[in-house]
Amino acid sequence: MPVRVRYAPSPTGSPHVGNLRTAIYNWLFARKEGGQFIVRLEDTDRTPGRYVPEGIWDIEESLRYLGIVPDEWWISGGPAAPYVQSERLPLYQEHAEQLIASGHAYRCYCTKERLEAMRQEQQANKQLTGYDRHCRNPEQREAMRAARALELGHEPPSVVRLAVPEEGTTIVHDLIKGDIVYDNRTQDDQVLLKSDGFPTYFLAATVDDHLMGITHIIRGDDWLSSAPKMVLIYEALGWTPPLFAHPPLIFGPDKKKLGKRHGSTQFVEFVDQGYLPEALFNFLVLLGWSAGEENQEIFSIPEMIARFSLDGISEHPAIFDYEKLKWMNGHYIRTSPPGRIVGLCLPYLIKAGLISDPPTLEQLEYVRRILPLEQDRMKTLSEITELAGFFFEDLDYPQGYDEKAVKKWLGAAHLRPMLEREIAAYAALPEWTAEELERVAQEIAADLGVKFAEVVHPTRVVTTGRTVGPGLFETLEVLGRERTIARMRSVLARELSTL
RNA sequence: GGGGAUAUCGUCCAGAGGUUAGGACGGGGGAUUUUCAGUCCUCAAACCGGGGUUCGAUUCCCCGUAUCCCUACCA
Repeated sequence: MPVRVRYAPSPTGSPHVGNLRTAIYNWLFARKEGGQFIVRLEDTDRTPGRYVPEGIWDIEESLRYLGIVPDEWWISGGPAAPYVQSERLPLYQEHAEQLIASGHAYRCYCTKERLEAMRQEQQANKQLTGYDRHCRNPEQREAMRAARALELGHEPPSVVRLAVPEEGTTIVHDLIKGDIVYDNRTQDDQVLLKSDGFPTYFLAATVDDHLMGITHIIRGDDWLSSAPKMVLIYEALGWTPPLFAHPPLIFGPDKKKLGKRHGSTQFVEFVDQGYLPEALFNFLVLLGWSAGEENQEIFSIPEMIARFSLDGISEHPAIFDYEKLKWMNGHYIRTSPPGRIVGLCLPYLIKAGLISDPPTLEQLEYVRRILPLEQDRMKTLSEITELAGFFFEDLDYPQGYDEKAVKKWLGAAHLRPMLEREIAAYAALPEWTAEELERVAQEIAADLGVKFAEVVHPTRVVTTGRTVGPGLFETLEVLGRERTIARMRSVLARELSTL
């Protein structure tokens, strides 16, 4: 039987990195096994605020960014269409009826108030919380229905609940955690169909997974507890349950489920910050999975597909390590062709107002020349504005100069003669190349009787406004004669007036 | 309260019934040098506790502890 797996996000917001990791695991498994990867939208929660249409777009964008193309989903359609649960309502209702008919489910007329009161009392008495199965008894149910009908003057709303067997056990076969045995007495009579006619997760996912021919359910560990309920529904419907795999959750640095308070958790935020798809993909896969004995960490997608297996997934939660992600992103930036990084950096430069939108050919050429100098230094694409800003900004001493840098290097006694010589020599330099610039600087250092570093450092501050950056002479070569000399003059002019 | 899962460096992962317990990120030191980054070399850093099983357990079993997840007409 061919493997069919699914990623089933809910549009309750923008997808979380943990969800995308699950999607990646599903996709890798499908590719590895030569099966199909299906994406299904679980939009059965109509509670105000929990249905976020823009979330759907983010789901599509995130998958696209990672290079994951589903074999079947609402965009492509497919043999099991529709792939959106709100368009499959009759299917769930039909199966709910079937479960009622076979005695595996029953209607419940209990009010929210009664349920709430019941829960309060259970908690107060430190009893086990859960539905007391009032309506499971036909007489009690009919009495409840009649009373409610009288009160409302019409047929009362009801939900459909699963009639969990009163004894026995349910086994969940999990490929990561092994077989897990649940005592049916610990299982609640879960609501399957809500009073608004929409199914709950348990019913919808079960019906869809079966109808869509899903063979392996790979989803976050927070779903583990619901697995026995799904197995019970499968059995009640006379179906064979699929295999499960529950990768552990991703935690924040405080070892709590990764959430808002931990900073960026939504996938699109990482995209905005300038993380490359391959870095995100590689990092997320490694967060909870390893290829075993080989100590490789950087994998291409084909390599990951070739090595992937569910039993390589670890059994305990992983803390999201932002530092390691940054390192990995830096690695992928460094090993990318410069031209690619140029293209990816443009939006950030435009947004920062450093170049026009659209950029001129001249600006493009300038960026193309700057990039090789900064590529090794970038951890995220968004850092380009910080790193290379001085190439674009108008530096006019002391405007745009880092105060500490000025204090550290522009107080030297030889500053003025040095600048005068540099301006003279550079203005007359026939070839504006890093080699020539350096040669001249060496000569000036010798001439002034100072160490080469005592020329380099002040010159860097004068021309870039800062103490750190790429090699000085490469920087000046790209910066150009005009900007270089203008910046030197601005310092010289100001320095003269202050002295 | 109930149910479930998990437990190796600070973090992410390896590992084997007997190992100097390995790699990566991060951290320390060094080299390169013109700062930063990068690169290279190098150092420090861990088997939750208690019982078993065994000649020998960090590894297998049990208990404890801790942590997390679930315990909705949310997914």
